[in-house]
Amino acid sequence: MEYASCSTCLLKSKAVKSLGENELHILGQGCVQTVFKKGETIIKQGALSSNIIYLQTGLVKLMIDGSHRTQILRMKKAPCYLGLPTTMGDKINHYSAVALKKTTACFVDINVFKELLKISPEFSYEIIVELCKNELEQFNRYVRLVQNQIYGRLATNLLYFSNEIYLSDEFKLPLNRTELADLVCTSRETISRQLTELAEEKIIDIDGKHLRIVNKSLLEEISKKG
DNA sequence: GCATTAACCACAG
DNA sequence: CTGTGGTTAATGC
Repeated sequence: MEYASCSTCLLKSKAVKSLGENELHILGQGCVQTVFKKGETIIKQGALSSNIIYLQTGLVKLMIDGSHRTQILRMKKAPCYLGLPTTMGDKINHYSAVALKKTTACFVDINVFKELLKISPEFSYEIIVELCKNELEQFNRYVRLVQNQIYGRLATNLLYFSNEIYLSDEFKLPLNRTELADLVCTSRETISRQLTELAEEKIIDIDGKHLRIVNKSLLEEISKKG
């Protein structure tokens, strides 16, 4: 096994950038980079959690297998940390993370991570900022999920893909219809119907997974109204 | 009542 | 895996 050389790594997080040579050396002792193919599981719900993961490149879905169905908690796009809540919060992972395309991840031993939190305030600060931003996003997503109708929720998520993940009005959906349903909290059939409806209204162009947003302002309107 | 929303089932490409 | 049609239940005028 090769130890990572963190000081020369070009894909450092903002938190890691604040570390000195000495601390980077500590990190390097407990840090391994791994590549995941599309569909591979990076974190498994129910398994023992012993690593903090930094997503360097790629795209991931976080999901929980509930008693009745699967729920996609959110998408996560690199660069970002993965599994902070599930690794620090309990011995066992509460959710799974699955790569939606080729993804590079850096696994950091939990004890090394804790050590860095202790010795570097700047590092800790950046971690807290990321955690807080995530919590706010999740709170807002939760409210939308409960208070908006499906049409609006779907619109919101399509806009999220466009604005936050692909930075383009045209992209290939990373999820199939069932997964979209798990993300939006509805049934596969409803997703199908509403996508064709959005296409009929000339708000989007859809061909399989290829999606182009034609009328963005209207889509934003639908997203806002719920 | 009547309309709307959305889930579940079935079936066909 | 996806789209569509029929049916049904809940909810709101």
